[in-house]
Amino acid sequence: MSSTRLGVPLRSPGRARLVSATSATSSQTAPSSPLGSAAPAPSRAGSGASAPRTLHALVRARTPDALSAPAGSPSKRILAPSTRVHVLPDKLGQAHIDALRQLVAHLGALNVVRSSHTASVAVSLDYATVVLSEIRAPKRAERALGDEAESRGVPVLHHSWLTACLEAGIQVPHEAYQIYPRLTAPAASASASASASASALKRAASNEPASPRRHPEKILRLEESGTEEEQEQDEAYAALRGGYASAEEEEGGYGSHEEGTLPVMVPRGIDKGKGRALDVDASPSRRASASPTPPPHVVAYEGAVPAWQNSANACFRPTPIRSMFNQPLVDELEVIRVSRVLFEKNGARDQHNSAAYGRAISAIKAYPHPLAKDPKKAKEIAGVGAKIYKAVLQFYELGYVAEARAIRGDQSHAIMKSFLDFYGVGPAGARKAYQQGARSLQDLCSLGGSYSDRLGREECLRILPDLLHRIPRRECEFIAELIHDEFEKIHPGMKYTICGGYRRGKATSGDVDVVLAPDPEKAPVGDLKSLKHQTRLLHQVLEALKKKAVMTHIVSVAQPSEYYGEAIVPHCDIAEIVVLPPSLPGAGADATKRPRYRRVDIILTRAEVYGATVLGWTGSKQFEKDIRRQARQQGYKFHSTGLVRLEQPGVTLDTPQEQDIFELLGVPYMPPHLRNCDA
DNA sequence: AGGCCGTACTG
DNA sequence: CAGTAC
DNA sequence: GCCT
Repeated sequence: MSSTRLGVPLRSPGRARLVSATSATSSQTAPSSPLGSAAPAPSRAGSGASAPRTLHALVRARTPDALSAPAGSPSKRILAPSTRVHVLPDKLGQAHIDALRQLVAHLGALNVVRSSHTASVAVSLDYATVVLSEIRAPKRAERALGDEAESRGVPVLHHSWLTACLEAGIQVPHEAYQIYPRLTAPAASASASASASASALKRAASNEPASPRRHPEKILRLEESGTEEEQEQDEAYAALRGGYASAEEEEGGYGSHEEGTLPVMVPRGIDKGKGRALDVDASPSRRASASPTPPPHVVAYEGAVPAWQNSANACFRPTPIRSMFNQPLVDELEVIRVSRVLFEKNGARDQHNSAAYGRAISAIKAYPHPLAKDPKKAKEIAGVGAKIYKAVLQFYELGYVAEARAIRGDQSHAIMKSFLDFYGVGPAGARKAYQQGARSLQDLCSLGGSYSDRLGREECLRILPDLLHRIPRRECEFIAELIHDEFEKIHPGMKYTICGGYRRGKATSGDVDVVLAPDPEKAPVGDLKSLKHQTRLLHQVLEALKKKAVMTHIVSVAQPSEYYGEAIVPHCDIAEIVVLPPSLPGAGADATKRPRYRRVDIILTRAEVYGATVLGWTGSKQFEKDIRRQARQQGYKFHSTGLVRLEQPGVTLDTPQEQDIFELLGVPYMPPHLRNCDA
């Protein structure tokens, strides 16, 4: 079973706390280290805004290498917050060491320092991502590091790497500064990296993935989608429904051409025939009878597609599942974004840093030309500023972004990232668990992470690995029908739409989002009399699902407020549950394969706001953020239970269809398949 | 210089 | 209130 | 980090 992947062999947790990391930022609070316990911040020389200048003076005065800081000294971070630097004291005076450490902090990285005399260098190396030294001879560096150095794979760089980063305004590759391990290619001096990166460059230009096949990110992760297993299961559901071709690769892009109206490939599998071409929602259900093998879910979209525009708002730009032109770059920047998420602290300005990457990534993803042809064009894209522009240039120059490459080589990052995939674990939880020594799901559950408090460790280990598996479209449909059927039994005349990634056309989904409401067309009389009725209906359905052993867990049932001031506003009832779908009749003999636990969100809403709810639950995240920003700008507040004018917050506008909201907000209708604005 | 989606639950 | 989810 |  795939969960074994989680049992990654890792060193025994434990000695972590020997090391303390300190960090001082150019101003304000010294963030506590994500790894190791926070040490008291060192006395900051020159507090407040004058810090950088003081630093430069300091460094210039005490460093042999001249520090020719460009006129505009960088106020933003240059090294990733995930960069952890250990300065080798050998041959460096204390003053010089201090200056280097200050520079490290100024650039936004962490210093790793030994907390006691007894701690060995090797312990520090465990936490450092780079070691800096004045030493230039590999042999000497090796001696200084000790035996374990090699196994750790932490490179020793000459400290001029730091100033090089400062000058470039972006993290630069290690190669030209690397002393140990000695690079096989004659790359010891500045001009070297060019030849080494030739092949990488070719990759970038040809839009191939920039990351080496076996980067550590994969250690704890399951495949993105379309594992053989899942494809197979997809087939099983297809068989159940009367024979489908196998799911396409995730896709949905522009055809090959310029902006304008684009013949877009979009998923189908959802068009039940009642309603207009644009109305792609609704029940996939009764289609199994359409006998001659129905086509795969990707078909030509017939409606008009908004033209690309250089907007800072993702909701104005058509964004397919994968960029046809710049996906490798998108993937590269996403690595950086995730690392920023992992290191963001609430309250600090960090949280907006990852968001900025998210917007830039989204903008690049939607950009309808290959940047490889002309990287300079990137600076004209709204959402791409000075810093990310530099990263783009670096990507096409070298074939990778130095910071992203460094992050990929960082085990701790890979592990913490994998923790984020578990329900209830966010950045803080992932950091904390890692810091406490957790390296696997088992560790995480033992420490009380994810929902192990509620479920208990064993139960967690039984359920959570299943939830990592993505859900094929057929099974999404199967589960949604199951749920819809229960609603019909209690309250006939309900319509539903499977939202989330499914509706955006993805081949597989992380969970199933089912939005339901009474359908006025089917059963005008069957409308829910009051909000109380609505809530009761949901609970009745949950009860029924539990009785049938389809639902195994209730993660939470939201009880949204009914009042806004004095006004009663419509609300959604939301149930987050875990289901274990019955094994498929169609999959018959193949009963060896047990079904998997699946996360399902049931959203019960009302016909008057059905459009808002469906829009709100279709995503992507970036699309949601940006359509809300747009709403604000237009004097509205939008959320999934409705659209209201800021002046009359008590009055929810009728938005039975998604189109209603687009119109009111002045946004061209974007078909769901072009709302894939996240990397 | 100020803002960055909006709401709800858990501990 | 911090953290997390959707 | 980027936009207004």
